[in-house]
Amino acid sequence: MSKKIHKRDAEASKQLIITHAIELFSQKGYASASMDELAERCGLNKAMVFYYFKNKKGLYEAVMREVLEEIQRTIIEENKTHKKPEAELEGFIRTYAKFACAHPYLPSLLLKELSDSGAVIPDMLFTSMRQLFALFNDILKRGEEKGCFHDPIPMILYFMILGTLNLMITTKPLRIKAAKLGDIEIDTCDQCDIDDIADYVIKKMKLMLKECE
Amino acid sequence: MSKKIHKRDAEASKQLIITHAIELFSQKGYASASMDELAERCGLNKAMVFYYFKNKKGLYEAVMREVLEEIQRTIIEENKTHKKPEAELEGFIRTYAKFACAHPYLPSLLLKELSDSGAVIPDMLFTSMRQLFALFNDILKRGEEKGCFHDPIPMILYFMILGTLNLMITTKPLRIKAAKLGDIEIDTCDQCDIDDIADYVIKKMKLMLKECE
Amino acid sequence: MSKKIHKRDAEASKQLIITHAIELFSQKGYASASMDELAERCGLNKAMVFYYFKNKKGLYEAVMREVLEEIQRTIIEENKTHKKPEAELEGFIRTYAKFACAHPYLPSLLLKELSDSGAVIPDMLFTSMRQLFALFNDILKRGEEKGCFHDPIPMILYFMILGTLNLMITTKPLRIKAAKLGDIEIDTCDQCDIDDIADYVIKKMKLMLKECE
Amino acid sequence: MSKKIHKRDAEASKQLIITHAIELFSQKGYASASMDELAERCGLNKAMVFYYFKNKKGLYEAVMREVLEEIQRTIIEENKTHKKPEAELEGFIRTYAKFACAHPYLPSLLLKELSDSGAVIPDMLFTSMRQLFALFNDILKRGEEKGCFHDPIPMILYFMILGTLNLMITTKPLRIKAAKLGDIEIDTCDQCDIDDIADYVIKKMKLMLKECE
DNA sequence: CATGAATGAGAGTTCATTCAT
DNA sequence: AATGAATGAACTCTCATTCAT
Repeated sequence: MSKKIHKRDAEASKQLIITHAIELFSQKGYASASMDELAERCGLNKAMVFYYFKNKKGLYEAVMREVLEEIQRTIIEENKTHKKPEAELEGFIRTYAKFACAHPYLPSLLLKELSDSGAVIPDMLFTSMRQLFALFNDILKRGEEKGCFHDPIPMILYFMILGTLNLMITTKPLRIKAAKLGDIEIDTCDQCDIDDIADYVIKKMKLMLKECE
Repeated sequence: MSKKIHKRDAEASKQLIITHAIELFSQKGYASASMDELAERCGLNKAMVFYYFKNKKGLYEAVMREVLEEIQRTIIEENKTHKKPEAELEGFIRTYAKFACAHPYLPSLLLKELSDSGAVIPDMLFTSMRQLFALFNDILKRGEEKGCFHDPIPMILYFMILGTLNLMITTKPLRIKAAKLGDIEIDTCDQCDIDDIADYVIKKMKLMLKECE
Repeated sequence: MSKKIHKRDAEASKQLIITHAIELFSQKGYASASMDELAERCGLNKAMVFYYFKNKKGLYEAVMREVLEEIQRTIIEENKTHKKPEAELEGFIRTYAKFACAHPYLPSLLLKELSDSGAVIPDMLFTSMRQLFALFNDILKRGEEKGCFHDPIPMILYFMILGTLNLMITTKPLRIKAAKLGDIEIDTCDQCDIDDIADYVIKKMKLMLKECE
Repeated sequence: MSKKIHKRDAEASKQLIITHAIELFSQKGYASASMDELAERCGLNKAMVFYYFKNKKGLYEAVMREVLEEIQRTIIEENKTHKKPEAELEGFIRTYAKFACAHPYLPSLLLKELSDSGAVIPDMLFTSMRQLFALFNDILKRGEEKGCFHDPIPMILYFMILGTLNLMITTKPLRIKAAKLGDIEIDTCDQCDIDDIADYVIKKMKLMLKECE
């Protein structure tokens, strides 16, 4: 009698689980995300989660892999054509900003993992972050060689960009709420959209790397 | 008879609990921190935690209040004497950096809370962060009025500083590990101490705020 | 209202759990015994089992320790006074038989563990069995030295006695059922009580050890 | 297309399953044996097991039937020719010993079932054991009538033999381990092979049945 | 103030079994 | 005959929280 029978499409089910898991993990964090709730959100049996993924950690890894690989792919893809380091740097920032805004789970997942040096998925986070950073590092190095970037410490600048963009995205609700409280003096940028923010970061980044000391 | 009776000093016990709770929450995150382990670390009975604090969330709030108030107090305290906005800004950054490095739970706790707009303690995080930000905001405003800071968006710059410093602290283990792997080309700043980082951030901050466009 | 509030007597609760656990494990075997059912039988909360015992295996070990130590103690206690090896041997058999009959979980638990060389509790079964066997071994050795026992292989004789007694106890229901089916020719000893069986084993044991080859 | 289709030979698949099931059940016991692992060991789909056997219990029954029938067949087969009860008895023991040693799952499965009067397969164990016992019973009766066996209680002697042989086989690992620990005084028969044991049991059995009281 | 016993809800995970193809 | 997807019930174990002393 009207049992919710499911699609019997492995790939679809797996993707369904990952999709909801991304959302759930980013909302609640690893520890607070419950497999029960995940299954319910997916509309399928809890055991299916374990059928497709070894265990909770395995699922989380799959989720992070998906997310991290996608942002990396996107950045590489969208910045193939740039010739000049300035344009490359600008591309990097803008692409990351756009992606993170379109997939707001990314900043949340990333900050959580980074905030304890990858407690849950040390190795993968590690590898993935390294690749993304290597990309950024290259841009700066090339710029330095060409003489257009000065005094860069790539590691710090990298976290400066990621930190700014990620925090501006994850704190958006907080900032909107603060704005509503009406303290006229304080501008929490609650109306800024991500492009404005990216523009500002890019502008400031260029200042930082200019030769003027 | 002669049961192992503890201190009978309410304030001391309460502080003992908070101290260990700060450590525990920052190590494991809110959800994974267990009250059992906390009691054990404190060397006192589990029920006492609930005697002093309504519940887990209440304890966490107390923890965060303590932490946030302390950093705020420290910053105000250490930067009373500065006259010039530049010095104030530099003081803000340097004090935060030093404090965060001395109390490495701060970055971890803060990033976690900020990464989901204060899921656990919305109101308090909110209030507290606002006060700290107001401080920063004032510095920039004053600098702008005096003509020494140009084109500041305080909200963004605020998260730029906090993001950079916090992430550089929480990712230190990750960066050391990466360095050990020996890819010569990539410098993960694994040896930088927090003062070097603060210096660099200050230097770049000044460049960002200089009039030179 | 009328919540089943419990006794708050640790020792009593612990013993209650062990008592029911002995019964449950011997009825269902380790794997099929459920902690849910155990708690229910004890009339207390499932979590209490884990409060008193680390985990299922820990409980099982406690159970086996209790059981094995008791039989050992009983045998030593009841056979202190015997002087002659024949009497000692007879005492060993009779005591074991009586005990096993009074605590019918013993044969069941023992046979199960022995049937896979102590899969669950290798070390403890091992130690405990060794001590009991050492006792038996001594009796035979002394008898041999005194010239009243001939050609003993203690290990085999040990399992001969334990095997016979244990199996006669655990198969009692089976044998009764078989008897009821009325095949007149076959006597399943369904009416024998344990003393008859012990007597018979003792008599035959003496024949085996007599010098008459 | 070209899905990995298996043999399509019902009888072969069925036998394959039984063979692996015998091994699995004897290694892990009924409750701990998982149908997942069974299917994997067989290299075929889990659903096939349920296609061929109604359910887990049904499979177990098939396994036990196979095993019990085989030992019975073997014993009848190998002892057709004996004329004298002594030779028959000797044949029974030796055949059982050899078989049990060659198929070490038998003692394990048998002891487990007997240790709770056939909790899983009451009826079948029952029937099967009765037939084997009837065989043994006949031998003794004939011997008694011919005056060469004295004072037999077949049921007890039956379990004496089965108990001794089965336990000596299942405890072999335990006894080897004990021997390695080097308590010189205690001989655990770790080196005895099954023929030595059978010889000893036969010798002692004859003593037991001799007229000499 | 302090303790240890007790609890209920829920966590992740496994498993025998069935269904659709 | 054979497969892999799907299910529901059970299982061990943990946790925040409360109660009686």
